[in-house]
Amino acid sequence: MAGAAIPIGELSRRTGCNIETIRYYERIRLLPSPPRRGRYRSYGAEDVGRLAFVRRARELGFTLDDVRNLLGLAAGGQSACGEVRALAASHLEDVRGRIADLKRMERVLADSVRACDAGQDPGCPLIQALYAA
Amino acid sequence: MAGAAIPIGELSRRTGCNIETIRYYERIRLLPSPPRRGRYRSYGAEDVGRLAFVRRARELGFTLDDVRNLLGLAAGGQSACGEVRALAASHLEDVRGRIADLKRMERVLADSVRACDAGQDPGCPLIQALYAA
DNA sequence: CATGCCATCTGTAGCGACTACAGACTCAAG
DNA sequence: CTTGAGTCTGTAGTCGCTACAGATGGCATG
Repeated sequence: MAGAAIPIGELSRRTGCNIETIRYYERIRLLPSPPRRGRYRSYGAEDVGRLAFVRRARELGFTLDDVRNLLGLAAGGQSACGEVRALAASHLEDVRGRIADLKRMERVLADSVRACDAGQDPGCPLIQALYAA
Repeated sequence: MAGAAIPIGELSRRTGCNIETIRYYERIRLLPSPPRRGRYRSYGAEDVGRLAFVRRARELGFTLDDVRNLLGLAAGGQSACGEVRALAASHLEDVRGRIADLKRMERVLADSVRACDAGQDPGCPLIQALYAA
């Protein structure tokens, strides 16, 4: 019932997480230091689960600090749901803000490119847009 | 007709660009080193224009490398419009990609928060979502 | 003339989240 | 015995700033 003694390369393959990144996570204590077989790190099944969790949280745009909290809350059990919700809600706000920012950029860029294709203006429309806000 | 001998603090105020950032831009040779009055940098009107240009390009999400190119192209004249267009179009692609990424995140996060508010699930829906992709 | 204050100067180090080496070592297969 | 793959540590680089520390300059007030 002990872990399957997974080496780091295998963990990397199973989670899609770069080997260097795994070691980086260990260094900053986001992940626990696994036991060693000789000088090699030896992981178990729950390490695969935990790292996959981290990866997914990262894909949702949580910072590593958020992830650290989420890991703690996930370990804590169902009582933590409220805190998790708060974390997610605040992060959702953040994501929406960034979407709004990017959409503003998109609009200006698309307008400029379109103006450029129309080719009416004397100068380059994008350069113009940048010179006069 | 020479420049108005604008000190860096004034340039900062006029462009909304941090003083440290201005010096940083100079250090990485994004902006030219201005002449000195004694040991103080002394800017002219066209420096205000150039820095404002840089700021706007940054607000549109161009990298500093892109900005460097844009500055060159802007100085080059109308012949560069095609290249500017290409730069902008490729950057627009990038921005759209990032919007798509963020929208994926937004959807998952919003779903989780909603599931949390519904409060039907046994465990925390977000934690669940992170454990099983 | 002394004092204080503001602006400016240089140089360096920190952020977040990796990524990319260099150079050493271990181990199993052929 | 050699070869190749995997792993190890440690350090430095990326991007775009931002935040100091500590020195210096010039001006106004007492």
